[in-house]
Amino acid sequence: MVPNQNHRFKPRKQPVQARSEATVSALFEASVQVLLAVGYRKLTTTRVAERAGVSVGTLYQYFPNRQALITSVIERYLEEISASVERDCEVLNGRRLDEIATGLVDAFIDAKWKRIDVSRAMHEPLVDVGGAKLVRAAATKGAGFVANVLASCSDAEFPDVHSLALFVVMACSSLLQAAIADHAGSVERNMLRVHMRALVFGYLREMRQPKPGEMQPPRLRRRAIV
Amino acid sequence: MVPNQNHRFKPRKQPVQARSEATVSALFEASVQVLLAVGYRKLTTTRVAERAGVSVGTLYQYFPNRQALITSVIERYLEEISASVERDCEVLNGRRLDEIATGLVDAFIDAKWKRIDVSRAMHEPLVDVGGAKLVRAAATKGAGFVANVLASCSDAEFPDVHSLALFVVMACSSLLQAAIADHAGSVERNMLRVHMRALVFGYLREMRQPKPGEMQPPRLRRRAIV
DNA sequence: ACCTGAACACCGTTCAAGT
DNA sequence: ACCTGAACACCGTTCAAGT
Repeated sequence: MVPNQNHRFKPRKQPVQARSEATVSALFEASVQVLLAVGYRKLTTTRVAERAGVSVGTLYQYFPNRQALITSVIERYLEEISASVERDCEVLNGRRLDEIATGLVDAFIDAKWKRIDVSRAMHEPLVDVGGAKLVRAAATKGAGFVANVLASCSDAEFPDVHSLALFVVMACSSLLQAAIADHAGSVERNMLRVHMRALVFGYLREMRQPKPGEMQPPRLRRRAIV
Repeated sequence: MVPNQNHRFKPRKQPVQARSEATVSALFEASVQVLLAVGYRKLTTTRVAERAGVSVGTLYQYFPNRQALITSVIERYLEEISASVERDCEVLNGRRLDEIATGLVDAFIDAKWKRIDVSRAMHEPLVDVGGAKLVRAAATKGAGFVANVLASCSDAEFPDVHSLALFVVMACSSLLQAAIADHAGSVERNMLRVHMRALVFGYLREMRQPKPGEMQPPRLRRRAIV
């Protein structure tokens, strides 16, 4: 009666996976659509399943709970952002500090604004799901990339590029998140660009290793830390 | 039968208000306690009412829904933070830029860290409730204060102090929010302090109005904005 | 292997009834 | 004027039954 003993060890997954992968993809897309359509608060598992053309039970076959579904959706989104930023950063290798600071900020802003509606809609679920860890993970990965760019800077040297990079990435992403969550229309986007460029450039200039013999502009005194 | 026509216009609110104010206070405190004890996800209206020693129905007599309750709690929290920052900033009037930048950052960090558990616990509800508006409101108010400090700076002048102040406040609060939501123990607090001081100082230096005849260090070129 | 959908527990919110 | 708590609607999650 058992057709093939083997099926327990090497089940014919090909068609099986194809079906289930299609289902999972549908669930992802449905999640984003529902999120955009009715907002996070009204995003119910039933609604997502419905939109994906399956029943709730099926959803729970692939995700242990609502949070896990949302977490996956967010991970995808963060990967898109990271990839976009990294792509834009490649041209910055070996450039001057001002070019790097400007390019970095622009890369972030462009990445977030490419799908501004999604970026905005993603904020709530991101936090609800404990996204700090996910963001930190994505930021750490992205920071590796940024660190290389910093190390390649033609007119400045930095101690501990990795810490600086991580801080820059965290600052950019948290600031953008806040600005986008607010309501920042495209009116404010260019303001944000100008200010963030100065922020990152000013920070990196402040943190750079002074070249021997260089005329020193006033630097920030390291005051006692309580 | 009607004891006093007047009561419709001037009801004896004194004892009445005293009772209800006590109830409202109890609900606020209970909310924070429940939040700290079981987290936002498990903060149910029944649980809050229970902890406050009243029934759910009573809670709904004072707050139209769960969100309104949480919003009020958050408003209180934001006011505390603002007040703390403002208090710490008063001594910065007329100081040098480096002192102002350092003092500002320290004021923020200290305010958030005073009740770090509350700050951390407050992040989720803040976002869930659409706190961007509340934060923006608090930030705008705080920015007025910071703008005055900037205007009083003894060794630098700024164009449009108000914009700069708002940006600094937003940057500080969003960065701290992200760092705290993450898990930043006290280990990371001093790192954060150092980096944030450089961030704010570097930004403000970059944005200041150059004094006539001053030796200009390289400034950020204003590049074309896409 | 994958899907279905009725059923259950739980939570926000209401409202008729109390003091 | 203020409080109570059972009742209702809705949502996340499960699971026995299908193909």
